[in-house]
Amino acid sequence: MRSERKKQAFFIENTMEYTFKEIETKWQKYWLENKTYQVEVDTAKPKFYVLDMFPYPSGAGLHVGHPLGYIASDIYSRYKTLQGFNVLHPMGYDAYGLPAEQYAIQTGQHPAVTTEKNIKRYKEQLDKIGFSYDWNREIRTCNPDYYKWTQWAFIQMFNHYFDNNTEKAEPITSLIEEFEINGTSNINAACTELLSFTAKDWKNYSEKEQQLTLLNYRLAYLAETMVNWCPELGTVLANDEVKEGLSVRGGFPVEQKKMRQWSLRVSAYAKRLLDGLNNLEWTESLKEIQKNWIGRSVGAEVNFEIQNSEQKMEIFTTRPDTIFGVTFMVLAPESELVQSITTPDCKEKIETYIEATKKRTERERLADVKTISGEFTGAYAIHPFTGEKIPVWISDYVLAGYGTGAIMAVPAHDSRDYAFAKHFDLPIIQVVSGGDISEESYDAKEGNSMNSDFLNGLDVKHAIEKANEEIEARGLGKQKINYRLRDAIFSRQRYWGEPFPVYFKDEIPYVLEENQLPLELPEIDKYLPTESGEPPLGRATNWKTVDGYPLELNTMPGFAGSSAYYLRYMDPQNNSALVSKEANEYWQDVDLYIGGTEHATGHLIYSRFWNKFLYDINEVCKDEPFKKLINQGMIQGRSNFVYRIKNSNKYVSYGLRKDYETTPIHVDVNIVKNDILDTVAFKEWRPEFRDADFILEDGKYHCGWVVEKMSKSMFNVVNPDVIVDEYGADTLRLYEMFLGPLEAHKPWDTNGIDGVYKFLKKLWRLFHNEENKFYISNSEPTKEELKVLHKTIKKIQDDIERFSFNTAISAFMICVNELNSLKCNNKQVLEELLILLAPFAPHIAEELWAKAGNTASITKTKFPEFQQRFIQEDTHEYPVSFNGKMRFKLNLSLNLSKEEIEQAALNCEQAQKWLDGKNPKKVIVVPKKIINIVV
RNA sequence: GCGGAUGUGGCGUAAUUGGUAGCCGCGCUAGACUUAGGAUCUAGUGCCGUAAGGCGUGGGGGUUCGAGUCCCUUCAUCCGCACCA
Repeated sequence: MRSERKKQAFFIENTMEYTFKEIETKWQKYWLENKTYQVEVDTAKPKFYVLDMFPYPSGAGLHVGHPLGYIASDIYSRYKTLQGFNVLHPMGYDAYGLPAEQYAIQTGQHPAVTTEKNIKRYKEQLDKIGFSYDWNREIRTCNPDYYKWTQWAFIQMFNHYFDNNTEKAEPITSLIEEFEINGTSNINAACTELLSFTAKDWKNYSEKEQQLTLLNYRLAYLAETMVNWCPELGTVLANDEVKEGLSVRGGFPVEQKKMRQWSLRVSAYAKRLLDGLNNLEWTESLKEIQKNWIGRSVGAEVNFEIQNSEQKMEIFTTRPDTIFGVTFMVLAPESELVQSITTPDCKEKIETYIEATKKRTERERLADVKTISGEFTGAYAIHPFTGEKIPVWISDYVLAGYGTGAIMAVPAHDSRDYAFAKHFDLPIIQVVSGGDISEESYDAKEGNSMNSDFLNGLDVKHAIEKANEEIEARGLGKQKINYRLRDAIFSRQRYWGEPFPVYFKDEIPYVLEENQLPLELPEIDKYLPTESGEPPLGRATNWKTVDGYPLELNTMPGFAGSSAYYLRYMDPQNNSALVSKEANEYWQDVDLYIGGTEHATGHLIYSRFWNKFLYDINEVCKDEPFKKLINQGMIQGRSNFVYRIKNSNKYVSYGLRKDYETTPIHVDVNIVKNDILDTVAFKEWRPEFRDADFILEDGKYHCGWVVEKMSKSMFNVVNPDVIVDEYGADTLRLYEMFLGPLEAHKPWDTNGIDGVYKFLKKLWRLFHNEENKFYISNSEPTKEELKVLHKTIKKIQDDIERFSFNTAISAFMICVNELNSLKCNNKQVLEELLILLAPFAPHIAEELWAKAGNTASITKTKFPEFQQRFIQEDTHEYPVSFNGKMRFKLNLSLNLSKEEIEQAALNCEQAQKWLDGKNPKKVIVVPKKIINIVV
């Protein structure tokens, strides 16, 4: 795109000194041939595990935003290696997923083929950047050797249940034993539905009944549940895959549907998932997102009797102190109780209401929160304390899936109940002092109980305690902690995913034996559902066990393969275990995990759950997988615009556009440099611009710009290998880090890249004389040189340890500038500087290191040791302030006492002007910091 | 609505414990070298002002000898959650 002449000039100039292309190819080849980054278990060394969230290999390839986190983790890995740690730093691919399958549907191309092609492209792009990955450990989730262990884990979950007493997973066989002896009487297990049967009942159950009962307890279970059904994608989705009623992938509408689907009993681990967060070094915001998602609330479960009925209505409330303010009850429309308590005269209206609710999609329900709807069942509950009759309503503002699917409505102190009461003209009784009930509900947990019998006068906190005591004392209910976290829907009606190791006998699911794994994904003719509406696997011929039982037709969701991949890296070729005991006990857990915040409620919950389960069954030694986690910020796009004058093919430069009526048009950022348009390239860009005319400003066309999402349609996508071609990998690495703090979102703006490129050239020149001959001296370093070096060592070490890479780059620039002015070409100083720089810019560091006469790779050396004595000062340049405003500087010895400093400051010549003959009111002296004179 | 984060030159940013606001880089200005420059080097560059000096970290208030940093309040932007009882 650039004109030939310019390209050539660039090339010639580069071959003359810092030839990054040659250098980078050379060292990448060296690292590969010498297996520089291969690691093995080595008990003589401390371990350190640095992990990147592995990518989904999309067809678009990597853009410049992807490597940001990878570069940061690579710097940290290389640093830790230089510190003497045995660093595990692997990479792989999250290879199953929808895009490849959607593409397969359109083109007939097998998703495995597309995926393979995309992975190849990713690998090439990654390799050009010079990462220190141990590629021997590469994994792909779609590889049978890998997904064997995903299937294996599923089988383990199927064969375990969660015991609420031991708070861990236990074998389903011990549950069976218990059923045989005592039935359910001593059982306290996480389950879909609370069951009650005797040992005798159990023994009388048929095989089918027993198996159905066990599904109620298994951690991986098949059940009729409300699922998020996405018709457009033809599959169900987990809660984290739905946002505002739309699928996260594709943005298609999602509706609620009752279906028989596989789920993982993640909710059983809610407490442990929440408590576990406390010991993790994650950002507060990320922990907060997970806390909200898990959603713990403390309250009470209370039973209300129903008039003329044997049935009881169980509600959950966090405000038992307001129980005397109950004026009506509300059931979720889906609640089973609705059918049995509705009186005959209300039946019709209730049915109509339920039907209407069913028809609405999740999105519709969310969209009009304002519309209040509900219907009276005709039934009355009895207030447990007052004995009064309370009408029972149904409404879709009560959710079936949370708590007990029923509430006691206290309109005076809950805004939703208030709105409902106002709408249907139901009574409102204030039971907590404060607020104005005639205007709105008073939801705050402040004030004293009133109109509340034995609670009167107590503040909210004590009233809750007292109410709970009474509820328990009278056998009305018990205190309860509820969680918002739901079980994860685990089936997908799609092709490109892990097959379930499950077959059906008499419609009951059974799992395969471990030695039958992996159950490989079969070939099919089309990647579409069957004519009868079964998932794509329904097209597979002979999709059954050796005994002829049909195999499960669903496949596993995207998060299945990514839930334990960090364990597999520890021992990726193991054929007899997910990870050997030896490898797991050595590598333990991930010390540093870097990735995007978009996985906060998906992958990062599922893998914690998965890991905790494996911990329970003694497969891994750590309860939490990711000790420290950093979310790298998103790299946004920075779009450029040209301004077309209306009804013409003429384009006016940014500064002059106000004089014309113009339309801004996105222009490919790859033909713009420092916001100056390459007009020749622009004309060649697209046919309609071939005859474009320009109105220039001082001979140049200046473009406008704006920050927006990086996407093809905005022509602002920048590809890392374009940057590598033009500036080299080391420049790309440094520049991505120089852009700003790792965790901040920032636009990719190529404008500043010349700065870091110049820095590398300056560094190069430190090692070379005027004729570009390598030239360094063996003499003793000077005091100044050592001071610059050690100042830098300290700064770089501190910065790396707090992941402040942008300031580290700036420190390198300062160091090189200073050594440059000192005309330093001292071997000892320059070599230590190279080691500091090696984690950031490994290629140039290796090259200069080798040129300086070292035969081993710079990655095998030791990080320099900071020595305080080299930066020791005996004077300090004090800023002297008057009334807090800095006026001048004064160089004073550090040996002076406070009084001596004060005198020196007051008596110096410059001070007289500011004192203006007056006596200072006060003088503040902070040794080695500042002098402030108050006048 | 609830929760979290951010706000500093023309631009990206820095200031780790309350102690010189603007480091480093881009851009810009002037100069040197050069057939040439998108190379390199030198000097300058927060704003207003010829200067002395004044003003400056989204706005307002406070604590302090001293505030980008602490407290109160307010505005803007972004993100997360959202009938969760």
